[in-house]
Amino acid sequence: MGRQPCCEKVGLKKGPWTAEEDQKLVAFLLSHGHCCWRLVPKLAGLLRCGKSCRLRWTNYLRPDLKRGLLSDDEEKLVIDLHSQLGNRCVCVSSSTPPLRSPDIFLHVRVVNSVLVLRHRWSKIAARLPGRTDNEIKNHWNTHIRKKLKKMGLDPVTHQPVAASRAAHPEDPQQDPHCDGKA
DNA sequence: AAAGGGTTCAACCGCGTGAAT
DNA sequence: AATTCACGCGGTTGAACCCTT
Repeated sequence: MGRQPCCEKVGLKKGPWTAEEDQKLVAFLLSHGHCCWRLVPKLAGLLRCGKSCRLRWTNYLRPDLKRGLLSDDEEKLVIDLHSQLGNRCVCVSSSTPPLRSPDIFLHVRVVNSVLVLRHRWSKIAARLPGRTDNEIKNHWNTHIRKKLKKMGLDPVTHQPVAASRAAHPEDPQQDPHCDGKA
């Protein structure tokens, strides 16, 4: 018995939101709040799934959101928190002791005797008022990652590339469970 | 001006988690 | 204890935009 879809997909609209849809969603949420995302599209008169509504609201329509590029201070904070909160895929032998406090890594899986530690973009976003996890994740992937590489730092370990390679001779890019993207 | 490649970011998908039953 | 379900998260995708040739 598989997991059921989060919503009836038949007849639902996908893709970019229109101004009219935005308006409907904002009007509904500002006056009613959201008790259950599954019901929001139905009650707001939208042909979207609840998940899509939640994403649109949290990433784009929330009135407390800041728009535009991250400031230098925000960027520094993101880099700092990124180094503290771990990486999407720091591969550590399960026989080695945890490198950091275990409560930091909420998403830990063991795959082939290797601990796979997932990033917590939401935790980082929580420290940056008005910013969303999606926004920070995108900014990291498009700007900060390049910046760190240019500075000779490994965006995964935050160590100088040479030192990082010496410390982790097994190239994580070889590991199918690791972030193998260039 | 146009083609092609690169970049950005909004939106989607699949899965983990925890509450409810 | 097992199952079901909604929510939230992180990774990925793809269309639009930008830049270079």
